[in-house]
Amino acid sequence: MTIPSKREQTHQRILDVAARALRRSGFAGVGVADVMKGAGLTHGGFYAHFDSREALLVEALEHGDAASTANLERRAAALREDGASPLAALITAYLSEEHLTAHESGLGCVVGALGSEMARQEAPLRAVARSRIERLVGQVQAALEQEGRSDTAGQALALAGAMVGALQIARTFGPDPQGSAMLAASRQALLTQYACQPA
Amino acid sequence: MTIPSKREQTHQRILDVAARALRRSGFAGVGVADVMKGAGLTHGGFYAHFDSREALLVEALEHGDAASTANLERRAAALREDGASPLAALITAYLSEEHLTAHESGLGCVVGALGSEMARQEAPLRAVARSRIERLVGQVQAALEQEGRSDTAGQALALAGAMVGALQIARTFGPDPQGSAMLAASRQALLTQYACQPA
DNA sequence: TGTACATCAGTGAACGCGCGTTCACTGATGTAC
DNA sequence: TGTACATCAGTGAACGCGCGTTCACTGATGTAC
Repeated sequence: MTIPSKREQTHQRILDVAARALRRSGFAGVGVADVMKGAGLTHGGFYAHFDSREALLVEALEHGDAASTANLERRAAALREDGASPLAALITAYLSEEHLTAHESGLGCVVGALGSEMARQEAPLRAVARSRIERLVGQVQAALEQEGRSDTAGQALALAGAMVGALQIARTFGPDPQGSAMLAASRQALLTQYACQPA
Repeated sequence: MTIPSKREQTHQRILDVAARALRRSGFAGVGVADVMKGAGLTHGGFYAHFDSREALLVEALEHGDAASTANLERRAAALREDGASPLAALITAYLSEEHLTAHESGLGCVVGALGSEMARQEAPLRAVARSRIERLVGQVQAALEQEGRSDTAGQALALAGAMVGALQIARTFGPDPQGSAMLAASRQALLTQYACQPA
């Protein structure tokens, strides 16, 4: 692990800010000047780090996905330690109260935060979006297989979609009390449906 | 049914254009000048019809939802005539090839098209968004009840979310061939899960 | 160790452009007498 | 029926503003001798 140069540290700081803005405010909500200001810099230096705003979005999407995946896995691991099955832990972690409000702080799953906007992006950005979706579906599929299921590909896709849709719907209703209740209802329904014991 | 005045006809024409732009390009993709041009008018006259761009978005969201709901119901009715159960018809219609590509022409479900953007809107727009989600969930719940199910509220919410998420994911992969295959896989998984015979 | 110079990361003013919004005006439609 | 006037829907130029992008410059860091 080499020591990152000052330039690399700055680059990462810009990405952190952009990845959060992206998940909080969507693609249109990421402004070059705002992001640079958030990283403690002036906007002029931006193009020493990225070819264009579009290039920033590509990197920020990958960066944000890595960060939120780590978050989700951390929560799921904690639930497994409390005795939840891998699948129940994943569903419970994804449809948790914390994840419901995570979009306000710019944390949380990129697919949940940007799902309906992804189809509208230019080719390079959509390519990254596709890989991020595949990663999420893969995570769900792994959990299904650990449950000893067969024919998991279609199920994983459907369940990943269900989690994403449920999160978006609950977020539209805000945290209290309607959104929370809807999130809990969706979570319960999915847990029952996929025959896991609730965590 | 009274004859609409010229002004009312123009108003509806603007709404038609705006509702399609909204579903094709998202909230940020609806521009006052573009919409007016699409309706065969110049942008100056816009404020004789709407107080602001925001007010247009509110009306366009309702207008688009009414239009796409009618479309969906038409497709579902056709499937029911071919022998599908109400629930199978709804799932099959929502996750149809036509709906997959409907966002390009600006037709299709507003929740699928705007799901991840809804939580970011201002209060008046979110209020409409919530009512549009409730309508979709209600439609799913009605189909579940016609299937003779009990405890349908949570199931309806989860299934509505699953349909929305599946559509968004498939759209990110485009129509051919990946998106189509993913849509079919999700559809099959949901039909199996909810114990309907495929239509 | 000290000096001279090159490299580098970041600054801040300026640009062109498109957006939402305003407003004085026009031409057509409808009404009063 | 015809004329005078008010109302109405839409026009098009102009505005202020924020955006992405460019660029000449600055101050700090590192290297050569």
